[in-house]
Amino acid sequence: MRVIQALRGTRDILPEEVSYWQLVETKAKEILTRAVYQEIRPPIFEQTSLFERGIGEGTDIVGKEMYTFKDRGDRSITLRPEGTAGVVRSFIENNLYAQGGVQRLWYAGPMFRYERPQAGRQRQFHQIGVEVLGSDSPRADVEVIALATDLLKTLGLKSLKLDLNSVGNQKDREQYREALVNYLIPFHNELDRDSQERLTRNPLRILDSKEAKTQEIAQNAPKIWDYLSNDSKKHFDRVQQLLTDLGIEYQLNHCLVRGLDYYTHTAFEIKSDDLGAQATVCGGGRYDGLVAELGGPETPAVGWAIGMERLILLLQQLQKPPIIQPDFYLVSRGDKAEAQALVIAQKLRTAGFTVELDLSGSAFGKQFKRADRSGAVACLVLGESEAENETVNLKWLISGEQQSVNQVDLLTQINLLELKNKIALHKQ
RNA sequence: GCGAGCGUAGCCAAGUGGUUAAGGCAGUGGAUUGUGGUUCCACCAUUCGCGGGUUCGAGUCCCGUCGUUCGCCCCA
Repeated sequence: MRVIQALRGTRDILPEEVSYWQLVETKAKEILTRAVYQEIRPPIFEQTSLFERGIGEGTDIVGKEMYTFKDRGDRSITLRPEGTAGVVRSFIENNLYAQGGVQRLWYAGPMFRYERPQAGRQRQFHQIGVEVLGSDSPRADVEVIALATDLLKTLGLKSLKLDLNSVGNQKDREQYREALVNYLIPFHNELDRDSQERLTRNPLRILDSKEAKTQEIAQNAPKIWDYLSNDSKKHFDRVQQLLTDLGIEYQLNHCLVRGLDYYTHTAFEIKSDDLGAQATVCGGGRYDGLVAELGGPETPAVGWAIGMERLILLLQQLQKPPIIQPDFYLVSRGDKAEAQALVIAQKLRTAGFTVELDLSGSAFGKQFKRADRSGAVACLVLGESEAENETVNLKWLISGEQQSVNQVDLLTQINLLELKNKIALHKQ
C-alpha cells in the first residue's frame, strides 16, 4: 500500500525538536509578559480580501503565494500568510481601540505561503509576533526591537545583526520613488532582468537585489534618508538615539526595504550568517496606515515577527536538546507485580516524580538494559517475591546500591523528601 | 514559476554494467529462565522511490514521473 506522506512544504515537528520549540515559547512568553504584552489568538483563515487589502495587491505574497480556496458556501478563504492583518482586523472588529491607550499584543502560530521550500522556508511555517497599536512614539519602535533582541539574546544567540532603515511616510516614499527611478533609468540595460521589471512595478525592491551588478548600482543610488520629511527624520533620529542609549547595536541599511505595502517609517531586520539564503530571523517595522486602511480609526502601530523555524535552526546549531530523563524506571515481572508497579508509578507521579514504566514483561536483564538507556536515576524492581511481601527493590543506577523498601513506606511524606534529596544529589 | 544536485533497511551509508545487494548505528532474540552499562553470537532489503526503455545481463546507462535538498524569485 502506498504510504501517505506529509504535503510538500509541511513537516512533522518530532519530539526531539519539540523541546526547542517549547524552550522558545516559554522564554518568549516570559519576556513579553514582563512587558505586559497580552496574547491574542485570531483565526488561522480569514476572508481573502483582508490580506489583499492589508498586505497589498501588488505584493508577491498576495499575487502568487496565498493559499486561497472557496469553501462550501462559495466564500473566498485564505490561510493567513502573516499575522499582522488578522490582529489588526480583530483590533478593529472587537473595538479594542475603545479601551483607549496602547494595546500591546503578541501571537504565535502557523502561517502559510505557497512557495518552493528551501532551507529555513516551509509552506506551513510558524511565527511569533508582537504588535503595539496606538502609539506613534519612537519609544514604541525601540521597545519592540528591544524585546526581540532580548529574546534572541536570552536564547543564547550571538552574531546576529540588526539592520535599520526608515521608509518614511507615504509622501516621502512617493518622492523618493521618483528620484530612484530617475537614477536607475540610465542603468536600465545593466540591471538584471527581474530588476528591470521592478523598475515600473516596485522600484524600491531593486535596492535589495542579490545580483552583484545591481547591488553595485544600488549602492550609489539616492538614499531615502535625503527624502524624509522633517517629522520622519526626527522620528528616525530618535529611534537611533534610543537604541544607542539602550546599548543595542545596529547598522543603517538604506537598501532595507520590506516587502509588505503597509510599512512606514521604521523598518528593521535581524539577520544571521548561519542560515543560508533565508537569513532573516526577525522582520518588522512601523505601519501607521494599516488600521485605517482596514476600516478602523487612524491608529499608529509597530510590530515584528520572528520565524520560528529559522530561529530553531540556529538554536540547534548551538545546543543539544534537553532530554527528559526519568527519576525512576519501573521494572516488573508477573501479573501481581505488574499491577502493583502501575499503582506505584501513579503515586510517584502524583508526588511529582518522573516515572517510566517498562511495559515489555521481558526478562529482568532486558528491562535493566532499557532502564540504563533511559537515563533514569533509580530503578524500582518488582518481581514475584516483592509482590508477595509488598515491598519494592530500590536500586540506584549509578552506584548499583540496592535496598528493599516497604511499598507503603516508599510513599510516605518523610521518605519522599528523602528520595527527592537523593535524586537531586544523583542528578548533579 | 525557474535552475541545479540527490533518492539503496528506522538512521548513516558501500556499491560506477556481471553469479546470493558490504559495513556501522538502532532494534529483536540468545549466552545471562531475578539484576544494567562491557563483550560475544544469531536475526533484521526476494530488492535499490515509482513506471518504461537500452542490454545476454541494470542499484549502476537512458527517458519520464514523484519525492527531497539547495539556490533564484520572495519572505519570517
